[in-house]
Amino acid sequence: MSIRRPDLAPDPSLSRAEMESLQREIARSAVFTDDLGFDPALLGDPIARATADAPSDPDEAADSGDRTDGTTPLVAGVDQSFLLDQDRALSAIVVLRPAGSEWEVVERVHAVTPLEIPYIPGLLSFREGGAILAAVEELSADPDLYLFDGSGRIHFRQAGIATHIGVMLDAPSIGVAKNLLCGDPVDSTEGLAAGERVPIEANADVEGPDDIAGDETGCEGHDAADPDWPTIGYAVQSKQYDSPNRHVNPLLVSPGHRVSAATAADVVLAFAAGYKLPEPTRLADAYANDATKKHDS
DNA sequence: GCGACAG
DNA sequence: ATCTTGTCGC
Repeated sequence: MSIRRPDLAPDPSLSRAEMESLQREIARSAVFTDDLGFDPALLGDPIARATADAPSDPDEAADSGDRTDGTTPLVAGVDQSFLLDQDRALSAIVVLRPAGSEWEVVERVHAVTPLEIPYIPGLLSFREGGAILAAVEELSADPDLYLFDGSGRIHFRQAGIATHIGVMLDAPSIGVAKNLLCGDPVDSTEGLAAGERVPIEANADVEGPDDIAGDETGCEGHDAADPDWPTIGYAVQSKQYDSPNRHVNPLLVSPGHRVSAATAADVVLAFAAGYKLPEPTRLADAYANDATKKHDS
């Protein structure tokens, strides 16, 4: 849980333009392909996990991406809540380890920090990032993967809160949002069955990580003449009702850092436990809420 | 000026 | 995100 890039800290005292250029730098440092350091299949498949838990050959285990200590990957869920006075944010982190067909809570930490700036769409990490980093400092575990409440690559500058913190920690990270910030679903996202997904592709609202420099033409980075919009995330149906009357909206999942969009969606589905939110984020949300109540009382 | 957007 | 009761539909 060491901070590898303190130079990229979400300083709330920066000007808006400085925040945005920092996000462009973060997007250039971000890796939107799989570089997890472990096999993500270990998260979803109890059988693959059981096999990996008792590797016949140590070298084989290393090749398959097993942790050096032979344990299964640690996955952290991160979520924020706000104190009653509205002046402070509370960030909660719950660390899970796959155990059998369920998960074991390895650690829970939280931190409270003052809120410096209001919520501005696109600049969420500058409002909540300080609290998250304070909570990360409290961790004694070293998670292999982080799930954040909010967007990652689905962001105007492809540097949402999951990307910002993931790059700072140089840890694999995923953004799990309940609403779409930008980008376009390639198909309707209504009436999806549990387990289904629809790609979200970039549009003109999303700057490309390449020519993010000085484009005054308004096409903001992508070649409007030859639109080759990349898939920046997925609408993921983590839960659905059977009857036609009641329905659940899909989650909007995107890579934070060192994860592809497809794997990010796979991971979220692997942590679906009958609730809309994946277990790490759901437990972090619950923990944040009752920690907030205790602080208020 | 209007649009328009995570938590 | 947060302030809030009941209420409709699983």
